[in-house]
Amino acid sequence: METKKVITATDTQYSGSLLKALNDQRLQGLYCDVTVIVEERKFRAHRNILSACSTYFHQLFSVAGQVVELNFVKADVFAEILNYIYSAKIVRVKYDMLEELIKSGKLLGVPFLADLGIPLSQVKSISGSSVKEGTTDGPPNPDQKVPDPQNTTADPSPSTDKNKAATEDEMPVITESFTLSTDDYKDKKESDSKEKDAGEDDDDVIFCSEIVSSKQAPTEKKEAVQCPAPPGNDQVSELKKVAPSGPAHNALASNQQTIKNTTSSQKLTPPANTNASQNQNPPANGSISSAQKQLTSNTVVQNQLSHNASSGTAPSQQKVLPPLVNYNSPKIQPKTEVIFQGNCISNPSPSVITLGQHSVTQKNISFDGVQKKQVLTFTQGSPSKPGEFKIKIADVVSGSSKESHLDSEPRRIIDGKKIITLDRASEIEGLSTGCKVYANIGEDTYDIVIPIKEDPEEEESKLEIDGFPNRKRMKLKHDDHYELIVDGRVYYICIVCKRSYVCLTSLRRHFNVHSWEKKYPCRYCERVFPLAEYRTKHEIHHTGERRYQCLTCGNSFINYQVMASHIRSVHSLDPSGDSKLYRLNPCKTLQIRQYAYITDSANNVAVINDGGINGPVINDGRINVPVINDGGIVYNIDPDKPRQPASEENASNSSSKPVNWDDIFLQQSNQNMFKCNTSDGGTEFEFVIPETY
DNA sequence: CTCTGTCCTGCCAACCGAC
DNA sequence: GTCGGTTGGCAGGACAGAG
Repeated sequence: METKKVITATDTQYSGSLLKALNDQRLQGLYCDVTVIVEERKFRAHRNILSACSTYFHQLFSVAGQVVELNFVKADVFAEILNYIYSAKIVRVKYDMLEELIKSGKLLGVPFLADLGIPLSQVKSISGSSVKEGTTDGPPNPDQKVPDPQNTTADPSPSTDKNKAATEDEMPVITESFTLSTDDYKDKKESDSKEKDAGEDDDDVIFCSEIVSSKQAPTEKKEAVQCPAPPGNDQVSELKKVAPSGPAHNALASNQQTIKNTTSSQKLTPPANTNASQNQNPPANGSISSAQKQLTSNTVVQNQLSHNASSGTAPSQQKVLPPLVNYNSPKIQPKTEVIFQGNCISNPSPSVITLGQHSVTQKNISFDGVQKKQVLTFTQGSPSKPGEFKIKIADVVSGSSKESHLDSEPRRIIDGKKIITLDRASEIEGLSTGCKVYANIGEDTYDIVIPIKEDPEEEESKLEIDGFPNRKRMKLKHDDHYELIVDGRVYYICIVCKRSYVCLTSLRRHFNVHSWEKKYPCRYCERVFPLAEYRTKHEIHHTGERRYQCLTCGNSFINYQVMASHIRSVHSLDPSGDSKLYRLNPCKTLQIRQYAYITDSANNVAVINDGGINGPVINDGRINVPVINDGGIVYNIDPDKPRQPASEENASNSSSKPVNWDDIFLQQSNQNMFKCNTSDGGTEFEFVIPETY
């Protein structure tokens, strides 16, 4: 009988070369399927590698999309961690970084890094030399075992035993959300030559912050749902008390009880500021972030929401600020605005991930006036109350990850749209900016319509050609919002600040506040406004023109508010009543668009205007279109005069007779209403008190 | 509390480009 | 000329800060 020879060969170089190849791919951006954002730096990596080396990532990627943001790790530290993960080496790490490295290693569940403390101290006693391979005099950690670097290197899989020690005290948790902007990333990207940056606009984004340690805030820890714990971690049992639905739900549950600072637009923080705010609460200093401070029980959450809703507290006002303004000035107020946890404005086609796990029924969905600046929220079932908001869409990530979460759900593709029906609100784990959510198609059933892109990359590259990445947000349909349909009514949700709008045009106009795609500079000073109307109103303060005239006493006022206040206080009348108590005169001092609105029977107003700085084109010498207002005044419009842009008209007319202060106020001081004067070929106005007055 | 300034958002007319 | 999308002015409510 012939003996078969069995050969066993071990490629001792394999693991090293494999790791090197993976690292090369990472550095080249090849096959990277995740982007980790740390302090605005973007680190491209491979999910498999990270999840194999880090219990934290292992857990996180069960729910996260293509982009995750860590705010409990410093960028340079994370760079080293990443280098270690891909090389099994820590090379030339600065001494002062070591503590952070160890701490971050604990948080991320990287055993080797977490356990660096002990061997380093031991080594130090011998040589005190290089940091490499654990040479440091960092603080010894008696809780940590001496790691076996060989094992750690050879087997990057998370060691639950070691992680237990490493993560027992502190583990990151997906809690806070921050706004990201790819545009700002871009700036950072240019300065970041070390890490490959691939412009991940389509990435999913999940925002992560550190959990409150038991030592720091025992109360918070007790009530807060803990972070996604590594397999085998002791915390799992605790987690399961709240989120028994597996690892994904651990993260979901952790978010469930997280309360955000719902500070209206201030909730939206440009990346630089976001970063700053995050860094202001590093784990090392033991401070508790705003999010952490708000880690309380659901009861508290609900109470707060209810309170805010009932008190009708409006969001903080977003001041008109020039570009580069610090949005992050903390102007924190409680508000009824709904809590969409997490933002993603970075991608042209981001989706939403719902980290909150909520049992929502359509009965709980209610909408009050959008004027209250209330946004919609999914919350756990609670009785409907006026002003209380129910729908909570928790986080925003891209559609790709979303799809993975929804694979098991029935779907149908119609006309380039994918429709997914979910049985529970808790399953709404992804929404893209183009999504339509039909919140109440049935009891506990939700339809999500997701537009399918033909070639997002091509689309994006095309949009970036012009070198104005800001523009793409406005160019792409739905990129600035998603839609929520409740009872057949469509609400447009700003993807950035989550305000809801009934009118899409209102949202578009509002969105410029975030994007600053257009800027409206004052022609009299240096101020810049995100809305044309704001600028106009501001400029009127420069000119001092008083267009609002009280019909009772003839006094003129600079704006509606002053005028209305006057009518209420002086005349004890309601200016918003059925009978018009004031008139709005055409603007003479600014090149603003004017309505040629012909009289309105309810208004007592006959403002006839051709636009432009010279105001209405009314020619009483050439009567062509007589218009009579309720006040009995007859105005005439010259239809032969071609309508032209205000600027042109202004250029021709203002040169002959520029408007000056006397022109403006001499007439008004006489408390006149308009009448026409076409002497010297120009158009001039006087105020004429209506006969009825 | 009042006044003033500012913000917000639904509404709608004017504008503008495509066809 | 029509149509659809965009722009921006207006109304009126609301809030914040000063006095």
